[in-house]
Amino acid sequence: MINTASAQPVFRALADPTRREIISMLAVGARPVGEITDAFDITRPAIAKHLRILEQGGLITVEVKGRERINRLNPQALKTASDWLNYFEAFWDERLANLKTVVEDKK
Amino acid sequence: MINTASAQPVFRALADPTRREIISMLAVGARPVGEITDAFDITRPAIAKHLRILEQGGLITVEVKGRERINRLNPQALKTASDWLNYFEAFWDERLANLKTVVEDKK
DNA sequence: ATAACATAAAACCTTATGGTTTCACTTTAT
DNA sequence: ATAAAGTGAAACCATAAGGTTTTATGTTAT
Repeated sequence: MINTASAQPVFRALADPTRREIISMLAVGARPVGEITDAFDITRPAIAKHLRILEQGGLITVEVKGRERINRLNPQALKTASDWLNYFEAFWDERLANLKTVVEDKK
Repeated sequence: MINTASAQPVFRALADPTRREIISMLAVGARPVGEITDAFDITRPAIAKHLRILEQGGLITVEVKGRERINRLNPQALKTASDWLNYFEAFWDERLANLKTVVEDKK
């Protein structure tokens, strides 16, 4: 299975609702800090902090373009979290299958 | 897409490494609080708090059995998080496909 | 050259989080 | 009946997290 420790920066980044909304926004297209800030009711420094955490989790990449910082979603990083989760979904399916087998056997 | 707000208790529960380890442990089989505690270096009340948060996120269900509380994984709840993530994986695949198309067109 | 822009960085504040210790309460075993 | 086991709950503590305001810095436009 996926290592719990290595998944930490990703799950940490995903834990905050504002950060998840930023991810949604960046899915539509890359954006500079100010433009992202406009969509929220919090200050730019607060957004900048969220972006840093997203970057640490590998969820976004930043391209410095003159005085702007273009933030771009890196959806591949979401796979780390997805893989971790999917392991258990598989597990669940297996259990369902086993349960079904037991039920079938009782017939 | 999956609502960001409704996903909050799940993502919050997943954010802590101890809680993710508890999930891994419960995937093997349901366990009472004390047995879970034995596997960690923290106190029982700390584990109990983690279990409460997992319960709030719908990730476990608790069956009170005499003086014991049996904690059982509810892997279906992981689907909430998984669905949220998969939306973006699909998005990424689409972009990859588009990019590929552009590249193909240039030939 | 200078003003406006986009942003980072630092200092600070409040609340949430993860942990502990202590105490109380049921349930089971003797 | 009494002791032990399994747990919850409360009080408390230190640190992390999310936010703000203020100050500084490099970049673009006039």
